[in-house]
Amino acid sequence: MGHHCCSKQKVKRGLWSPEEDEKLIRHITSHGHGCWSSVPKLAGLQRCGKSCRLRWINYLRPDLRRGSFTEQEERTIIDVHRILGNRWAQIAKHLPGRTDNEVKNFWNSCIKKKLIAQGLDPNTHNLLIKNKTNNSTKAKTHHHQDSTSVFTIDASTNKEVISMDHIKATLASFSPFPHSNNNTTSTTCNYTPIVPNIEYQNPTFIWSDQRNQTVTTTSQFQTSDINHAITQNSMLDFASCSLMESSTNIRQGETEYINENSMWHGTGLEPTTLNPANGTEELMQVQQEEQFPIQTKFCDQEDVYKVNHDQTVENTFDSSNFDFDFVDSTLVPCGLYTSVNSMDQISWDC
DNA sequence: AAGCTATACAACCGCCAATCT
DNA sequence: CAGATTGGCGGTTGTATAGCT
Repeated sequence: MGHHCCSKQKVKRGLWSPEEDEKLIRHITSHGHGCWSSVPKLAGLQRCGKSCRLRWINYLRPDLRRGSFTEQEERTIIDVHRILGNRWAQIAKHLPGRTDNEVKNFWNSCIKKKLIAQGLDPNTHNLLIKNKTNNSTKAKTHHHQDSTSVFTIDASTNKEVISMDHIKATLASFSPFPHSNNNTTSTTCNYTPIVPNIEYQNPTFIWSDQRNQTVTTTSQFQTSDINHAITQNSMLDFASCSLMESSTNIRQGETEYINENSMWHGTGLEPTTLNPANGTEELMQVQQEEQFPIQTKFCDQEDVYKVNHDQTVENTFDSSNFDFDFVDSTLVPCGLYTSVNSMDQISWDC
């Protein structure tokens, strides 16, 4: 069954001949492609416009980079895939000269197998054993309106909102404290991670639990990803109610890194309080009633959040730079998804 | 050398959203 | 405003080729 543009005409299918390639190249280099549906006729090809477009984009474009993928490219694909999932077009944007089709093929034929061989789920980048227990149904969740998503759309405000319940439920599962609905505290918490002595190995980096050890990925991110990375840190730190300003290893104008350490601030949390007298951290008494911080600041460069529990709070992100899919796809693999029951929400314009 | 299998990758299919008429 | 068209995307299939028996 053909596409709309070629359903009425007799079109050739299958591999392109060198003659066809030449016709297409000659036409596009001299006239541009314009409307793709008119290209076959103008170029003298018995192909549909869609086929011409695909051939040009995936094979004939002069700025394409042919040949095998380098190790650096492979690392980049894995790193970005971990964040974005199967969004091949987005991933390909991080690899100049590579097409989404090429990246997709490389992933399916090569990287996927490597990850599986290393005991990692290629969808979630988690250990396969762990994933089995969690069931893989959420592995491919990258659409923020998915039923498993932490995000919902507030019909009255048309705002995309994240349920505080999601975060609380997640924290409750991690936190050593019993959950409380008492919201009256003004204590500012700073959770310090205490995690078991386990290393999660991944082809491109090692997530280490050892405190004070900086482990970064080595893939290069484009400027647009700075916001992503900041968001990632913000959301994860938010989830753990921490003030981990230092968790972001991102510098504009240089090679940017995502500090995967911040991921760990959502697990195995040991709460500390900030002593206002001397500014030092003090370990909270475990038997003390657990409180969610009524005021928690998140300092990511110029983005500062003030979160009041049980209130809707708007952040200061430029919405045009905020990638909800990204956040969702980041939170979901981190286990930040629970049933949808949003009483407490953080929301922002979308 | 022939047949079979695995692999890589080019191309197609179907869907969706944006745009056009 | 509705239907048609188009461009873009991800999933899947088809095919050439290399490697093995």
